Amino acid sequence: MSGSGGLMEGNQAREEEDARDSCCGDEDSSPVVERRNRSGIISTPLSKSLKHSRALSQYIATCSAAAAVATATANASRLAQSALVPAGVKPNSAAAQHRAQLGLTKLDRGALVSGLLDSPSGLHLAQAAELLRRASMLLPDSSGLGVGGDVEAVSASDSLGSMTDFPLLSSAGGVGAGFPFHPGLFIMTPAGVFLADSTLSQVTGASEHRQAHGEVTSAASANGKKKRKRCGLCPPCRRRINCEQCSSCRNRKTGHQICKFRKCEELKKKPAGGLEVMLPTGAPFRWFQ
DNA sequence: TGAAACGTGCCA
DNA sequence: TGGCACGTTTCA
Repeated sequence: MSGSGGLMEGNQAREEEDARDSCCGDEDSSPVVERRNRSGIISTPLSKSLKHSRALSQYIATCSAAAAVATATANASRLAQSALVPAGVKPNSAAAQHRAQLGLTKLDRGALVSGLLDSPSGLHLAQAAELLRRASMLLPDSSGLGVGGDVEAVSASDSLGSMTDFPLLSSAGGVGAGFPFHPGLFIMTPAGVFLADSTLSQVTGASEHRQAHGEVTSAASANGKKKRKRCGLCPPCRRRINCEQCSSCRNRKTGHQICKFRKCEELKKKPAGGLEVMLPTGAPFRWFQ
């Protein structure tokens, strides 16, 4: 017990160091420092979606209690910007400049798409709806973006508002009333809520689409037999450094296990039996039994 | 019940 | 094809 306690303390200290690295680092001047374990193995993000470093604001979110929500919201706003430029179409100069100013890169977009789609816990349906609604609000007039401000202004409570905050989910505000995507374009899987194929084509670029499609189909064909993916949002998933002390790290070659402190919270849970979606209230909603 | 070992799917 | 990591089984 005492040993494990020391281990925990050590890892907490490492965790804090990790958090400092993520939260308070200099975004512009200091690139992501690759750490290597004793074997020389770089402790890189494990899933493909995590191999691309994310925007600093997303890591800053780890410092707050609303980390996951804030990240999803930020991602959504970027998704909205991405939606302004259809895949395969060269953006006009104004839009390109604006995106350049925002530091939006293809890499970043890939990360955001992964962040949205690689989440077994899922982007809640209501959240997804709200995020897309925001995207649609930006579509008619790209000159008045102000997205950056929107990202900063959105609070956790805002993105997790009540159902009345999502007019598209109600009969009054539904499809066509500022929301360009039909509800049927959402794919409900045990791994979460995704955008359908055609929708992804609109919202994301081709490469991101292929990646997302692969993950979607992977999740959709899960049937409870396929391996689940890391959510990428929980603290363990956000952790980028192996502790090198737990049994999983020590027995990496034979144990075939990820570091215990990086084990996804969602994967620790038993997979749900049916298609389940989290409601804004936090209660699970099962589509099929 | 948790840890360890092993099988195996997924991806580069 | 090899490495990584999730799922299952076994064991203390």
